[in-house]
Amino acid sequence: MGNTERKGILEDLTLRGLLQDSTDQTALQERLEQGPITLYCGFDPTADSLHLGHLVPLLTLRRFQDAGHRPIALAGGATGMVGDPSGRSEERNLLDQNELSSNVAAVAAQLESFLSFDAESKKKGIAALLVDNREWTAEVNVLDFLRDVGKHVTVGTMLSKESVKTRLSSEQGLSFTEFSYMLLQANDFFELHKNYECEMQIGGSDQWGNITAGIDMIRRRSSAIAYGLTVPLVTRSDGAKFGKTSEGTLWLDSKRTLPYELHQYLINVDDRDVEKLLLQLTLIPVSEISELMVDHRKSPEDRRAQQRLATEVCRLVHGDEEAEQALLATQGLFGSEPTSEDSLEALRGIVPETEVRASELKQGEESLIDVLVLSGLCSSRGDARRTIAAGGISVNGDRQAEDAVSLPNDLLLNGDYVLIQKGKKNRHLLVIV
RNA sequence: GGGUCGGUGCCCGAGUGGCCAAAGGGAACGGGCUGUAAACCCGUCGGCGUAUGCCUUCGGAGGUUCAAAUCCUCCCCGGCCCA
Repeated sequence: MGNTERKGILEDLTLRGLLQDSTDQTALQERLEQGPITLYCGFDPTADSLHLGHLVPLLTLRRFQDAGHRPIALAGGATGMVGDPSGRSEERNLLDQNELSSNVAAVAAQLESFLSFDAESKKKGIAALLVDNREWTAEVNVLDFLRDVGKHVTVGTMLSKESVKTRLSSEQGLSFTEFSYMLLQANDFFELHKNYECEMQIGGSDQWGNITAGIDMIRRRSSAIAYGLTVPLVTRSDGAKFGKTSEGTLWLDSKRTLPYELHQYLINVDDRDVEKLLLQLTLIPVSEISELMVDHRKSPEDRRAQQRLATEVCRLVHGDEEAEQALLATQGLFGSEPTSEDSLEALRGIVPETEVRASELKQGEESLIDVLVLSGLCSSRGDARRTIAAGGISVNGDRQAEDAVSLPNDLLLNGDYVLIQKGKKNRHLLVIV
């Protein structure tokens, strides 16, 4: 990692469309040229896994490290207790201590997998650091907090933040708890600056207000200059929320979202979005992406860009092996339908599955409907009937008649696995036990 | 604390005694076309199910009525204004 990379990071981020807001860019550029900078990004453990949307800031942290800077990933055990109002239209539900602690552990493990802590980076002084803001927040008492932290911030400043303004003018309002969130985050930055020489904070664009609050606090309390930078929120051209499917959020945890599902989601990305996503969600060099896009536009139907995006993101999140598996699954499922026992068995662990006891499948009765509901493919028996009637259900590749209610008898006699398909893209494996 | 407006299905939002499982839009889901696209077209979209049927739902609890999301009482939550 030479000086060149350190300098070029801002330019790279700009080319990738990852620079939403930042403090004085010239000053920041100069600072980056001087030598490695320590920067941090916080992730609140609102669930036991990060999701696809978190990937952008997290990878940005990684990009900085790759460019020769030192990243700190912060798991917000303390801030998670309070709830960040930024980018939210409603008050959050508070999490209890136990839940929070297990979430912190899970999130921390994920953060860890994206950054490098090894000896080599240690030698360069840019080994990543993982912290939990409970370390310095848990013990602080209210009076000290109000005096040491609250004293340095005026309510006017707090009120002028976009996140607060939005919520104040909404019907929902804003509790004092969430209003105070900004102070906690500002204090985090201050503490990291004091103890780890952290000079910069990055985050999603909704974090801008919180970040500048921290910068102000550092200036007031330490008379030091700190920097801030935000990355854009990922959006989709069709207006849908990025990273959400009908089944819910796309998680980074393979237990919550199978690599295959993640892969599928990315394969299906709109042409209009694919270049942006390649730039923002992968570490592929910008020039290579340009070439890939030229290639892609020659024959968009081949989805070369989407293919690359899917494997690349899967690789980052789950590793080479899982990415390979997801790819194979995709090819297998969307080539010819697998119906042999072996090929069905190969789908285990790739496609969502449900165990069903053979005795539970009332042969000749409504076993198909039962199974559709059981697998979660349909939300109710009525929904199942409607979907079948609309021609939306296939069993082992055979579309079912519109009045079908039970699984074909012969399938139950010989197989251990049954592949149920809803629509073109939803597959579920029944494991008969 | 006072006044006032509001809380409707996943979201927005109409409805202000029966014709309301509740308009309209969005999202979502299935089908068609296609590139496992987009756009577009068709269908569905509380549950049971197929019955001019029953059950559950319009912030919560009671009440009036043959009949309530709609009226009354109390309570909870939020906005705005006043104190």
